[in-house]
Amino acid sequence: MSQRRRPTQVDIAHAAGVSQATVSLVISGGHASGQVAEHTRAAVLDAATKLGYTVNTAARSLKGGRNKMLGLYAFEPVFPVDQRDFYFPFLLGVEGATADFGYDLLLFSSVSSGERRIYSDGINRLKVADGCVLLGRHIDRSDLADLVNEGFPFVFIGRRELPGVELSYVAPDYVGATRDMVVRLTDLGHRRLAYLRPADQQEPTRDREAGFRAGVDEAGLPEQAVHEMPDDASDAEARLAALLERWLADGVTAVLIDPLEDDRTIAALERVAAEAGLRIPEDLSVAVLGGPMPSGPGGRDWTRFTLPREEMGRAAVALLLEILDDDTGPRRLSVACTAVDGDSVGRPR
Amino acid sequence: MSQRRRPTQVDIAHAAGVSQATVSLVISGGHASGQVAEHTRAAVLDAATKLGYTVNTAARSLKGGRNKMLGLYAFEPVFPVDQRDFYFPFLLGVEGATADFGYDLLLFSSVSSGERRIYSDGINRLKVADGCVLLGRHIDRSDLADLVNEGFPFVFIGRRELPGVELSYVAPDYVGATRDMVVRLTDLGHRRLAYLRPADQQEPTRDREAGFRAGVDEAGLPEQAVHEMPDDASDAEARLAALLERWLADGVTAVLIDPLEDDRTIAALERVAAEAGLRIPEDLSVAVLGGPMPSGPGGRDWTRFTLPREEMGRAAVALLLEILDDDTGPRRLSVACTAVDGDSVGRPR
DNA sequence: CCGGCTCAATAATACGTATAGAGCACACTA
DNA sequence: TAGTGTGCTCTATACGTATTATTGAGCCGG
Repeated sequence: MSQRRRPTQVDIAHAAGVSQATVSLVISGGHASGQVAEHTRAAVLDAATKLGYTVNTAARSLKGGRNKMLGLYAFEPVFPVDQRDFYFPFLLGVEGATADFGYDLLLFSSVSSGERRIYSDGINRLKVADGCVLLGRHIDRSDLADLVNEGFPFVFIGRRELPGVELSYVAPDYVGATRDMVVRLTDLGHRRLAYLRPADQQEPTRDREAGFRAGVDEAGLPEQAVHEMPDDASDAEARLAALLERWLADGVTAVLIDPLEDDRTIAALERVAAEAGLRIPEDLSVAVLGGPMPSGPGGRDWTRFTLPREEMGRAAVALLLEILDDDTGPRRLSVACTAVDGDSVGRPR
Repeated sequence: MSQRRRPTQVDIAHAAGVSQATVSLVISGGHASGQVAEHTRAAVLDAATKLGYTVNTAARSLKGGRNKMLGLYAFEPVFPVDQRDFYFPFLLGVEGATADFGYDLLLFSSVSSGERRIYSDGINRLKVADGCVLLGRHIDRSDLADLVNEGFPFVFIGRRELPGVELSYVAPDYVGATRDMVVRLTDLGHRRLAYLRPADQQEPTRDREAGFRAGVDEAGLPEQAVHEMPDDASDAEARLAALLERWLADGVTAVLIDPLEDDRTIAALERVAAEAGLRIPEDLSVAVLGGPMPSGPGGRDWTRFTLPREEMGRAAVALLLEILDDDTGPRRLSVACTAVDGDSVGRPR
């Protein structure tokens, strides 16, 4: 088929009997195109459609212009099944808002091979987009720092801090939500709590723990037990079984769990508790601090809080577009989590 | 924030005391870099790492033509909830394969406002990608024809025909799958069947109907009833109730349904049948010809066939990349559907 | 008749990279 | 010594767009 090269602005200029500069003004000169006479403008557009012109994004972004494209980059794979339930609503929100604003969405997955790093092969693919929404718990700080240094506009979904840098994000109020959960448990009469967190040091993990400590403090309780669960979950069940035994010995009546992005830890806990003959919530109250928790029919309805994930995705896009228009300092947005009653929390025995 | 621009090859050249061309040879001259002396090469690489050089992809692809981007365009919105279950696996497959091949995926959603047309603003946005996967039942034929005329590489998911044009697609074998379903019903003893199809004239609709007629023919039955259900489903239930009554009067014992991309028609039929006191499959066998049919716990497990949707997405990408490498004639792929037993089909009363 | 003004369109240039071809130094051959 | 390679680096240019400065035309008032 006609494999002739794509028509360029020069071709259009030639066809319409004007200069390339004029074509550029008509095609992409948002408000500057008011300088172009109406009949010229029409002639250019006519030639453009006739030749099937499309802007060359590479050239445009080389020059520094806008592509009407936003990017979405995830440090964790968004699509694999086990985490899909968690990340999908973000994608949904980002996609929806992007479309609403007349942009297209570029999913950066080419980098997904091996470790996910923006600069992994030395190049920064992200820049083909006008700006980018970032996502994921296990981020690479140096990549992020480089991104900031380049002045590339991006918004993180989730609170992220970098020493000496202010970056933009839309983040759930994990501190408040976790504190509220603690208060709820203590209101029910629980006095000995346990807290189970992943081993990482990311902000979401730290924020929840901070909320836990704040809640404990507020309730006037002494310091409570905090345990770490390594990311490598090969022996998760054995560890949980050991923890469970210890909790029972220590008189723990309620446990709060930071579930990461999937529900493996929760599922493992449920199995281990069942094996130990423990009923939830009669013998042990369990509160889940976020997570996907689809709570399909048949599954347990965990007492938890949820993130307004789709809205967060939309908000991130809105923030990003604000930054594109006016890059003065970072934009930040904190969103409240929603408490879900569930049936895994009760009064202590 | 240090708004300094990124180092370029010129900067490195300056630092290493060589020319920009030499830097380019070292950095990206795959086999041509053998021409560069070892000590020069080392000096360049040293300067590159020292300055934190990263390739500017925009410039590179401006020079080379390819963007390493594939597009995904859907004539129906992919993300809205009611059809999400149907389209999502395609997206999954397309995204996965795209990533595997080292490409990024551009979701064309900016056009989603109003009617979905590729050329809505006169210019063809799709071309920003190297090629495009198309999706959706209600396509715009003229847009498609224009796309072909431009020589733009694309692959349709689903069989599409254009008069005088050969286009590439990966399509499910609706004819065969539907015929098999008819055979199965007649093998069970059904002699009077009804067929319910959408009102459109798209290939998937026609193919299934063709399969139905083929199966009926093969079973040696006379012509069977075929009914249309308008897309506007405002009075769907009333229509279905009327149809149901008629089927009973005519002695119909089994009905085959082309469900479009959502399960509204099926859900409506189930309600109407229940209201009429009809049990499925005891009083009426129902076979579903495709559709999302998540069959979650609690829902009925419909007798149906399913499309290998994720694989189809992957295959479409593979075909597209073949075309990009070697654009000689259209590529076509037919994939078999998988029969799902389910419990909505039984022997006739 | 000229200076000052506005409106339209253009010429020129820069963005960062890849590559073809030129140039140069040196060694080897006839 | 002239001729022919060979090995390495450089010069020059093209890719397609956005933008700045400039030109030119037309008009008005003095």
